[in-house]
Order: sequence, then C-alpha cells, then structure tokens
Amino acid sequence: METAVIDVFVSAVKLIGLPKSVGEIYGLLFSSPLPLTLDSLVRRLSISKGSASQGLKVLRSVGAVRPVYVAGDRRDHYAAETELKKLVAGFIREELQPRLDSGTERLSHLNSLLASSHPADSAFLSSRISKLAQWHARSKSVLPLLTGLLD
Amino acid sequence: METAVIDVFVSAVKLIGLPKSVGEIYGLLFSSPLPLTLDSLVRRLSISKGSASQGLKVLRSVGAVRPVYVAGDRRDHYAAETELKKLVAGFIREELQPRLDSGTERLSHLNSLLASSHPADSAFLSSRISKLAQWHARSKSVLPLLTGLLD
DNA sequence: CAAATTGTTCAAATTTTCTTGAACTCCACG
DNA sequence: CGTGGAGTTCAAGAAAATTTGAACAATTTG
Repeated sequence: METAVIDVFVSAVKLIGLPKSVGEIYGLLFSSPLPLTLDSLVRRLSISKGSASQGLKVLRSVGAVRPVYVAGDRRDHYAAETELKKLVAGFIREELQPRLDSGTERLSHLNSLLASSHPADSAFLSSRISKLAQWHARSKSVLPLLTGLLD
Repeated sequence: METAVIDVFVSAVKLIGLPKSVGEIYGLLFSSPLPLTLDSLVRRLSISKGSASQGLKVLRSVGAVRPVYVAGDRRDHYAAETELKKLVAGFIREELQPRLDSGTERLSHLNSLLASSHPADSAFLSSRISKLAQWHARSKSVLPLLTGLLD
C-alpha cells in the first residue's frame, strides 16, 4: 500500500525534474499518520542520511513538508503538507520563477548581441527575439495565475 | 548570436525534461530564416544523425516543428512553430495528459489495495487517497485551461 | 532493377545526474 | 569543557539518461 503511494510520488517528482529520493520521502510522509524523523526515513526507505537530508531540504524549501515539534525529542520531525495550492505555489516560487528571472537578463544580452550582428539577418533575428520577449512576458504573467486556479 | 538563442532553448527544454539535443534543434530552427533539413542540423550542431532524427520526432509529435515542402528536394525540411499556445498545447497533450491518464488507473489500484489493508491505518490511508484523488481531478480540469491563458 | 539517398532503430558508449558515506559542524547535556 | 547525537556537506562511486554510430528499411532515380 505504502509502496504504491510512494510510487505515485516518485513518478510525479520525476515528471517535474526532482530526484527520486524526494518523491520517496514525500510519499512516505504523505502515507504516515505521524510526523517522521530523518532517521526513520533513512531506515524505512533504505536511503542514506545524505539523501534524506538533501531531500528534506528541497521539500522544506518548496514548503511541501512542515517541521513538527515533538516534546522531549531533540530530533526534527516532519509532516507532509497536503494543500495542493501550497505545493504548486512553492514549486513555482522556488524552481520556476528563478528561471524566468534569469531569462530577463538573457533577453537583454540577446538584444545587445543583436546590435553586432550582420545587417542581413538582423531583421529576421530581431523579429525572433521579439517573439522570445513576448513569450517571456506571457509566462511571467501567467505563472502566478496558476496557483489561483487551484484549491 | 545563434548560439545564445540555442542556449536559451537548451535551458528551456531541460526544464521541462526533454533532452538537450531537442533544445539545440529547436533553437537552431527558431534562429533560421529558412527551413532546414536533417543533415544541416547534423552539420551545424555537430550532433549525430540518430540524435537529430529522434529529436525531430519529439518536436514533430508536440507540434513544435512543421515540415515544409521544398520543390526539387527529396529531403524533409523543417521550420520552427512559434505560436506559444500551440507549443504548450502540444506539450500538454503529448507529455502531460498521458501521465494524468495513467494516474486514473493507479488511483483505482490504490483503492483496491485499501480494502486489504490493516483496519488500524485504514481510516487515515483512506483520507490520504481521497486527497490524492482530489488533486488528480483538479489537475485534470486545470491543465486544459492553461492553453486558454496563452496566446 | 541496382545504386544511391534519406531517414530510423537500437545496442553500446558516453555524459549527466543522483546517491552514498565519511568527515565535519553545531548544539545540548552532563 | 568534552562527549555524543543530529544534521549537513561534498567528493567519489553508482545509476540513469542521452548520444553515437553502424546496420537496416524505405524510397527515389537513372
């Protein structure tokens, strides 16, 4: 059962370009009624402490996982965040937006290169760069709308 | 210049989980005023014929590339499709929808496993599977809306 | 129809990405 | 302070994905 759920998340995270271990960790937390510590993840998934640590880091950064305080235990306990809207928003914020932002710089770099290109292709290239800029602007405005469509 | 444009597309396709060569091919076609043949791609990008063939296959399947007839030449010529809406729609249709569809089967499999699970965890697992089903339904309805937001 | 040209396929090689594990940092506790 | 537990980091190894290239199929041409 648990394994089948984990499998679902492994496929899902691979789809969005994150490592398998991230899917395993999230899948196990999602299947677990109680918050789990790093070392239960290590034991129950048979992954290394390093993987678990790095996987949790990613999951924390996108807000897919929430630290839970447990009295009398020094270790961090984690629970899966299950609000789809939060997950998507976090993924967009941490993984997608940064790329769009670096795209802005790239576009201005392209425009500067345009100045020093053969006049022959210049008109065509210029039109293609406008097209790129248009795509970029559209993406920037649409991405944030996405979270609104959920939940 | 061309190289810089190609670079943009290489990053973009890697983001959506397609191989670099697909980005190179699309980037070159996008930068080219004339449609290109498979062997010009091979020569200009220094990639193998196999890569070019497979890359074009993917690009054709998502509709990112359009065959162009050229009189007196037996070879296929390809031009980049530059309508963002078409590209996104094609990607969703070919790469994303199939996954959501297989998700439907997976969910019913999970429900069948639920029957044979320990009654103790049953209530919790059942709620989590409902959550998954809810996500699934939401995704199915939202994905197609996406293309509407573009163009 | 034989030869040449175009494109595809797929196993092996390469490259890229992920995982591991050992060394390290940081605290809490005695 | 010094010891031990918890978590992080990162270089090296393992695994996965991509690319290559050679064999093949299909089609056109002389």
